[in-house]
Amino acid sequence: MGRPPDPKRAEARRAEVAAATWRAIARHGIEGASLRTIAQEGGFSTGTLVYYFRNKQDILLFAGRMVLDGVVTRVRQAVSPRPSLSALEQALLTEMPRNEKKRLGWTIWLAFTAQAPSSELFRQEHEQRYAELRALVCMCLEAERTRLASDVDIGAEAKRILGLFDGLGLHALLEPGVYTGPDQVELFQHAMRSLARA
Amino acid sequence: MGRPPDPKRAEARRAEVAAATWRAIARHGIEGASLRTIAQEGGFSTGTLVYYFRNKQDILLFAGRMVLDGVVTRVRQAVSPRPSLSALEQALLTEMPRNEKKRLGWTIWLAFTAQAPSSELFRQEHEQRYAELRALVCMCLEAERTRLASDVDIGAEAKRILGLFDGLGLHALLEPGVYTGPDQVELFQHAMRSLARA
DNA sequence: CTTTGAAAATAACAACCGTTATGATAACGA
DNA sequence: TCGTTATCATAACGGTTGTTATTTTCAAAG
Repeated sequence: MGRPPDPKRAEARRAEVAAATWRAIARHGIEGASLRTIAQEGGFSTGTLVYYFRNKQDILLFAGRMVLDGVVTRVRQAVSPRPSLSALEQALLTEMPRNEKKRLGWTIWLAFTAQAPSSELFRQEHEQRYAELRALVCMCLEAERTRLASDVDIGAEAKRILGLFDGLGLHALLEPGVYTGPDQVELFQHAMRSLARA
Repeated sequence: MGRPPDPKRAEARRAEVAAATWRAIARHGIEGASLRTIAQEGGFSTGTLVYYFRNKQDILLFAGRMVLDGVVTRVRQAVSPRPSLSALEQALLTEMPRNEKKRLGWTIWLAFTAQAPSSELFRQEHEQRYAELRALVCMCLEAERTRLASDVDIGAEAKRILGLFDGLGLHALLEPGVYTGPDQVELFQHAMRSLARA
């Protein structure tokens, strides 16, 4: 008889909680992101949090998963229909921290990445998402194998590309004055092309 | 008349505290590194901690500073007497997480790096140390300018090298199975040489 | 040996943590 | 309208946190 559950609304509410978690982490750091600060950031009470999540770790895991999930999904959609190095370059450049929205994403990414060494759950999450990313990069390299040197190691090249991507993104996040938006584009494009020629 | 202070011993004690802090962070993550767990890890009481440091943040800042300080110092000593790309390559390879000691260092580095976006103190610390690192890399590139293409942008090349270094090191830390020790050497050396040729 | 102050341990503090329990509200079916 | 139940706010719980105060230990100077 009573009021029926609304799965649609529940999912949207969980996303709101995740967004509030991101803002709380960005403002206070991950160790300052308590249930109370998250709730305050989202404008709801701690009761709402524990109603949609079993405990705090579930909240963090969900919020962290959404970030990397978004990156992988967007890159896949940009690259999957017609894999190419230029499409990959464009997709990764779009993900770099060149505006406030992406900077927030990288801040969250960094906070969760730092949890990986001491949390098996976060480590596995990282491992899975980056396996997907590497596969996407490899797909783009395979598609242009004819344009590459014959002895190129595609797996290794993919690791170098993602290493440079994360490294430059990290430095750009922490020193936006030294790594301006145009700088990031130039740095990454130049490296991608010198790799492709190798 | 009483017992005189011993600055030497005080400095050594602070280093012990820093080492205990590293182990506590490696074991419990940075949010699990409380004054009590740090003290337990080092075998002393919280009283010792607050005797040598004003508060917890000072402990973390000191412990974090020592890690990056060590890296910069070692790279400088390896590269400064006779700057070259091969010396730089060797120095950076030595710092990669290819053994447990270096893996611990990278874990601490990651924990502190993740604090930078929400802590101005840690952000400044990062900025200063990486400015020094970039200067060292630039020095090595300058020393071999004749062997490089004439239109090469040394500042940009330094940023790419350090980006690749941190990115590969980070991934190797989190996925040691995918990035084995020999893999790291091959990945980094290959990239260094393709950059030099550019 | 006594005295003195550095070094360190212990104890106490309020504030905050994650979790759980409890109450209030409101939307829906009957 | 009434009863039921999803949703959410509030309050309380034991435990832990960083900090401060107090006490103990102990090496060396007098």
